[in-house]
Amino acid sequence: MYRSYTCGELRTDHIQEEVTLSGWVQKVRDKGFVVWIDLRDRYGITQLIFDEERTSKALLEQARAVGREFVIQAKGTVIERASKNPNIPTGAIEILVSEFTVLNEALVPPFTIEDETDGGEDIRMKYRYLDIRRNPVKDNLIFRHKVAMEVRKYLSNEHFIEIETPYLIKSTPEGARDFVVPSRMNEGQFYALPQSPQTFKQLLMVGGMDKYFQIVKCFRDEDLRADRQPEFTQIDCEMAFVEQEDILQIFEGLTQHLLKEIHGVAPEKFPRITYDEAMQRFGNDKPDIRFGMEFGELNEVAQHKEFNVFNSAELVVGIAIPGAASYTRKEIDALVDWVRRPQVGAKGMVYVKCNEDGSFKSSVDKFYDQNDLAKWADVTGAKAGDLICVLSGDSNATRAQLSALRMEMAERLGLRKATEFAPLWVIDFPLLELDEETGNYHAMHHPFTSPKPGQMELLDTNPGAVKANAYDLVLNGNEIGGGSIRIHDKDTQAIMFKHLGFTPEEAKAQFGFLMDAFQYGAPPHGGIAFGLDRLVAILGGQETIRDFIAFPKNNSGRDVMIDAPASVDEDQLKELHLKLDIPS
RNA sequence: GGUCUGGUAGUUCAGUUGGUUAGAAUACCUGCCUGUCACGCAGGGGGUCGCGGGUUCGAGUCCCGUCCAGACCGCCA
Repeated sequence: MYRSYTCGELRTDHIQEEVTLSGWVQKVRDKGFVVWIDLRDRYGITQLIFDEERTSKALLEQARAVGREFVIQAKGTVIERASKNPNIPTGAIEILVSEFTVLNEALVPPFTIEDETDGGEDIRMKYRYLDIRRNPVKDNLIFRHKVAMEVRKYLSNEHFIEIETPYLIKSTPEGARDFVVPSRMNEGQFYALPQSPQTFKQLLMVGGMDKYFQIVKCFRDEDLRADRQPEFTQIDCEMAFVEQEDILQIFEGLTQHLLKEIHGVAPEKFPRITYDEAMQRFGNDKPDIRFGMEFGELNEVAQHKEFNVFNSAELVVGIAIPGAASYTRKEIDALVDWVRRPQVGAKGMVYVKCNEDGSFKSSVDKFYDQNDLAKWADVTGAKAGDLICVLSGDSNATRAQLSALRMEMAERLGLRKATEFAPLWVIDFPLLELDEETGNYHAMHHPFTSPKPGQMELLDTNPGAVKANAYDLVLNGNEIGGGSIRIHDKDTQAIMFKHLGFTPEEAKAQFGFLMDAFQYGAPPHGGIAFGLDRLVAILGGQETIRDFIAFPKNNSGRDVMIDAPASVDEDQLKELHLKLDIPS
């Protein structure tokens, strides 16, 4: 028997008991007459004691010889400590060791295995198995497990069935790039890893499994971010015989369940705003509503004066930054530089200081008097002491720029509190989105999304205006879930494919199986998918999903621990009938 | 594909205007220490300054290229 207790559970009740513990050496403290070893496992730390009076000389020397992270087993008696440590749960007791075995030696680890490690990101990823021994990472993984369990519990109670779908499927041109897998048995042909189990879950609806879910890996071969990995986990859900309202109810319930179980609180009812309203009020389809700074459109009050920058702009829009009127010229200049960075891309920024005495001081005083500026303050909701920041230009770009500024200022002002949770639904998304480069429309959500009732005719006349039965669940400025009511008849689906630029032949080749299925009694259905990694990170009050994934990839899609991806040998390529053509 | 930031001891970092033998903390090793728990004290070892080229009497420092890492833009139906 390696252990009779873990390193986290012994208390004063156990005094006099003979116990066996196994774990890793956190720390050896050699005081000369006495040696202490902190023994660590997943559950905690227990102090072992060896001393000159009660321990044999050989055993004492053995204890002195162990190093950090050695795996050891110790047998001994639980005794009360002479000086207790109130900071740890096992701090009142220690183990007077009588038998002691080194189960495995360890090299000196490249960074300290402590909560506040001295190791940087890079080295921790290379030795991720050591990083996982640290409490912050370990606790995140346990936290993720808890969230996943609560998801399963809730959905299971709601009579959802978890069903696995295949990972080796077929590549499709729409959407993200696919990861492809060559097929040895089918010369020259490739599987693709799923970007999501979308078509399979719809086929499960045709199959009569009217409430399906799956916690499932998805794969997208696109560039990475702090909140984006090439392989990630979704809570994928689909229901038959439902309307949008049914889905919002069930998954608002899921989110409330999670917030209650994890944080003990949840809003009674989530706000719902349309996509158009979100863009207008926040310049963003995933607004963070934990704070204000809503957009004020200034076209009416700022145009038709002498200031040509505004007169020629499609949109003039501003936000009031609380308490920022006290910014110095230098600080405001830095802000202007910030919005002019290529990542944001504004041409410039107009500002108005709302002074405490009710007067205004702006960068455009030449063109606007106090009355004009008072109107700006009214529209943006600025109070005395606030700084109004105004951007102008093309509507879409300007909204995006001001949204970036709004988020940045909220971050700087500490308004994005990690312990506060503000979920909302964004509904009525556009069905199609114009690709600026090609001039073609593509599906904003995916090509299986149904248009709002009565809008099919609009597809021909004004495709960009067609609204979809599509919705996102947004939490603290992050899209944590998105879904739609699907098309469930062959004709509508065919019309959709046509508008997305598919010929009937292409549609049949790529999605014939789905259209066929629709001819055999497909029920009305719809669903939603949550990004589990992101959801867990946000519930845990963090924004980097890597910290909640046991073995994540780095910025360039590499696993630096196992050093993947890597080349394969010539024989493997031959077997797959592949030839590399890499320009040198 | 692009923008920005960084790369110096095992690790995290400092290194001034280009100037002697490249420092600190921590980790590691040795010794001491009668209750430690971030133990303490004394001593010690440890460097391809990412890599390649250039400027210069002289480069960790300046210039060019390149690789790696991180954040972001494009991209992510």
